[in-house]
Amino acid sequence: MNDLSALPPITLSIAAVERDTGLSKDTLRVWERRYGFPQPDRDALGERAYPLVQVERLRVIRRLMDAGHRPGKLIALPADQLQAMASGPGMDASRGDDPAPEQDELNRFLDLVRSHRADLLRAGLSQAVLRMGLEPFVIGICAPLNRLIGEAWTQGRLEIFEEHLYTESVQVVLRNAICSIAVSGESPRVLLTTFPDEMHGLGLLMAEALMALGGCRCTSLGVQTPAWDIARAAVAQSADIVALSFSASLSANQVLDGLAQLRAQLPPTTEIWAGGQSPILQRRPPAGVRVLAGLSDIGQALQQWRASHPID
Amino acid sequence: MNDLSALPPITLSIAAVERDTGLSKDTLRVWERRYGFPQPDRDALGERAYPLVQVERLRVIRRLMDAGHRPGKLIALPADQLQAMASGPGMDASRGDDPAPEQDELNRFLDLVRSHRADLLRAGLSQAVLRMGLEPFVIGICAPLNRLIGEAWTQGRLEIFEEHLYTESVQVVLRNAICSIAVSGESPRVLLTTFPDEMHGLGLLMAEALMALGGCRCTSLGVQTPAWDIARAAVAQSADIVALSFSASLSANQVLDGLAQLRAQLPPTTEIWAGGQSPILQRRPPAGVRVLAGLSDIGQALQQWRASHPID
DNA sequence: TCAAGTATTTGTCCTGGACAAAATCCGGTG
DNA sequence: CACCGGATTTTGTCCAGGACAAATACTTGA
Repeated sequence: MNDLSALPPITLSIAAVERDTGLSKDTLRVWERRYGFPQPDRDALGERAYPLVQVERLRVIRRLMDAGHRPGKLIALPADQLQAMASGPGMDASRGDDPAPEQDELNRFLDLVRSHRADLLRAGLSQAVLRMGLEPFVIGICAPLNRLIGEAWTQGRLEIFEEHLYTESVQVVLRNAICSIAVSGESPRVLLTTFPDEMHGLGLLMAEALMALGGCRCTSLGVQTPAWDIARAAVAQSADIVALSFSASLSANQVLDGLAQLRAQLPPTTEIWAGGQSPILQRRPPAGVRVLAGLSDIGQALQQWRASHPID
Repeated sequence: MNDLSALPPITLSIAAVERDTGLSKDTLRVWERRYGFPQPDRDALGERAYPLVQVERLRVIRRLMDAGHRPGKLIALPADQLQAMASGPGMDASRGDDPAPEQDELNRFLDLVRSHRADLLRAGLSQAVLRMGLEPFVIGICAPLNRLIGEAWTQGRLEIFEEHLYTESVQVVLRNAICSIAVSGESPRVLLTTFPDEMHGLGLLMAEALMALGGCRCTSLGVQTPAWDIARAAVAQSADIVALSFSASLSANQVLDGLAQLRAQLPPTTEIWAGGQSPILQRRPPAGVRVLAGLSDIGQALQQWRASHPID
């Protein structure tokens, strides 16, 4: 293949670029054919050899695509303008939800992430949980912080590993908190998970925390469960509610098809609750699914469920 | 779209098969051309549609290949003989680790998974940790149980959601245990993570548990960190050791290229430790990387590291 | 028994064509 | 003006079948 080990590689193979950028080999080749970029050198064997500078640019393009831009436009742009966009403001449509009196605190946490103080971050978060209580923490700190981190990442102000560090820390804190909730309630039984290709599990964890607090009997399957298997699991556990979390990364069809399939396979008495950042949920809410606009709706939804399901 | 959307799909697309078997699209196509298997149907569009039976068989073949067999031979074999090999002895290179006096206990846990008693499973695991201590638990229960579950899954004796249920439960127990280890040690600093496309995080968590026990200062990035970002993180944290976990799902090239790239980007004083089920690690250990054959090697490796790095 | 050379097996890459799903644009209607 | 259905562009994935080097198995001679 190529001896990357001997020298710092000046070029990468197409497989390596696929790995590094997340763009498939097919996509890389078709971009080259259509747009003339990237335009890799060829090694002695005639295989593509991507210079680092092109890979770097591909990474930037990929980032902007994740934020909603289209590749055709981006590739036509000159390098400096790309950079400007990548670090520019207002990339996502996050509306000013709360005037955030905790803005200071959020920024403190963000700074901890940026300076890689995972230990301090974790300690700070745990402390916040104890100080405010879990529910206000999840709604007032965790969720806004997620958004802040996401924004910083799409703007290139945060490295991937810093985002990983953050995710890991929050996860530990939340899991810990969930564990320490006494298993009081017995109903409703809630099954939590996400669809395949969904990479983000924090939303799920936040939902689990709130539902556990609300006295639910929660079972989480973690991320990436195929719809068919979710249905099997729900039946096996005789779940009252199947709760699904969606980030913006899933395509509209994946969301809608999956929900339709799930709805068809579940007994009608089992409710489906869907929440998360995916815009399609608001725009075209699927039939037979309860869409929760935000984490703060969970409490109310639970109340309603309980009202219509008197304890047998 | 299609009227079948309500039913579990009886066939899978080539991309789905790639995901499920770990065999690349190219490989699947070239096998079909050369050996006549798999021989997928074609959908209305002329695209390959793999029946579940064939995918199942591909999984078995993949598994036997990981154990050292060659695809050409395996594909020629009749179905029953394949099955016999797969469940036959000597499949996994189970070194004489333990003659398994805990076999009973393992089977009890497996039964809990099969009967979906997540609560009992979790309780049982926690109890085992307390009874045996974390290290014996990880090495004697957790790792063998993982293998058992994996085997059951590849042989179709376990549903996907049951595997998810198991993973989630173990994760909770391990994370909990890790949290409660007092942060005593300061060196070495260890950065833990996995390469992209690596779905399995349990190996990582087990390693983290043992290293934390061994007095390391652990930082985990979770799963799926690109090599380039691992290097950045290691430098930022001034890590002494980068520990990577590999399941069998990654292709040989992903493993080797990634490790080579990482090695090239890390300062020479930073060690790379690689462990996990990926067979390529044993067969062709990459230069500049310390390969750990099993979890039980971690302790010894740490001792050696400490011996050659007297406290400054 | 082992070493070195030859043959076979196997995975990945290549080109260039095709097409549907998604996104965007556009004209008409309430 | 807002909104909706259809036409149009954009974009990713799939396909076929050829090529070749790296890995592995086999053969031969000492």
